[in-house]
Amino acid sequence: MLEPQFFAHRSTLEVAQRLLGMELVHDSPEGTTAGIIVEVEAYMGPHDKGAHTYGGKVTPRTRAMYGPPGHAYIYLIYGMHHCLNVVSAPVGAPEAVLIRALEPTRGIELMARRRGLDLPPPDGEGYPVRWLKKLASGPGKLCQAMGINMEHYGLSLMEPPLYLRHARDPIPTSRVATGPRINIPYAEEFRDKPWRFWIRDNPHVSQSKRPTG
DNA sequence: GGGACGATCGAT
DNA sequence: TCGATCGTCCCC
Repeated sequence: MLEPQFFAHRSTLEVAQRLLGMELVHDSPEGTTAGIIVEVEAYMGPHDKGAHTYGGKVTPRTRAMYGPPGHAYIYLIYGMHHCLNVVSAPVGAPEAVLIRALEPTRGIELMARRRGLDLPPPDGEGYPVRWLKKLASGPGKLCQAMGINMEHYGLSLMEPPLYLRHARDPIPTSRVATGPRINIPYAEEFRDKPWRFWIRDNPHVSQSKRPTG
């Protein structure tokens, strides 16, 4: 299980890269689901024109971003989809890391059910990647698959029911790719900051990826 | 009270 | 390329 120390003396950009390869777990009444984080984006506080906290605005929605690191900042986008962020900086510094894609590891059937997808025909070696990548290869999709919603707003991600854990060795820098963040055309000079990170060649990274950086 | 808009997704 | 769908935020 992740500890508060993880965030100490570590910048948001470092936190973002370190989250790659970690497992996000949700113990819910319906069952447990989990996945390895394979894609993230960093949102860098009051100066970042792509961030909800640009200008240092404090609103009911963004309140959690000003809270302690390791807690969940969740918002509803387009009236339909939830997105999960890990607050990444000390109290008062509204920085966070958006979780953009997971590689499903546990509770595949439950994830499929939540996503409204039919299970593929039985296969000797588990489910084909072509099908698994439909489950959580995007920030809205992963929240739906994991059963994450506003009930989890502000909760610690360092203890059940929704938590992060070290499931593998850290992803070496050589396997981390970087590039501009997705869908922030209004962010002006921050639009092309290379603050999106993903595990190179991982098939579960969301679509619309741009060339490696 | 009103209106514009969005850190998305999936069908066309 | 475009529509869904509604909470948030800002302005009146």
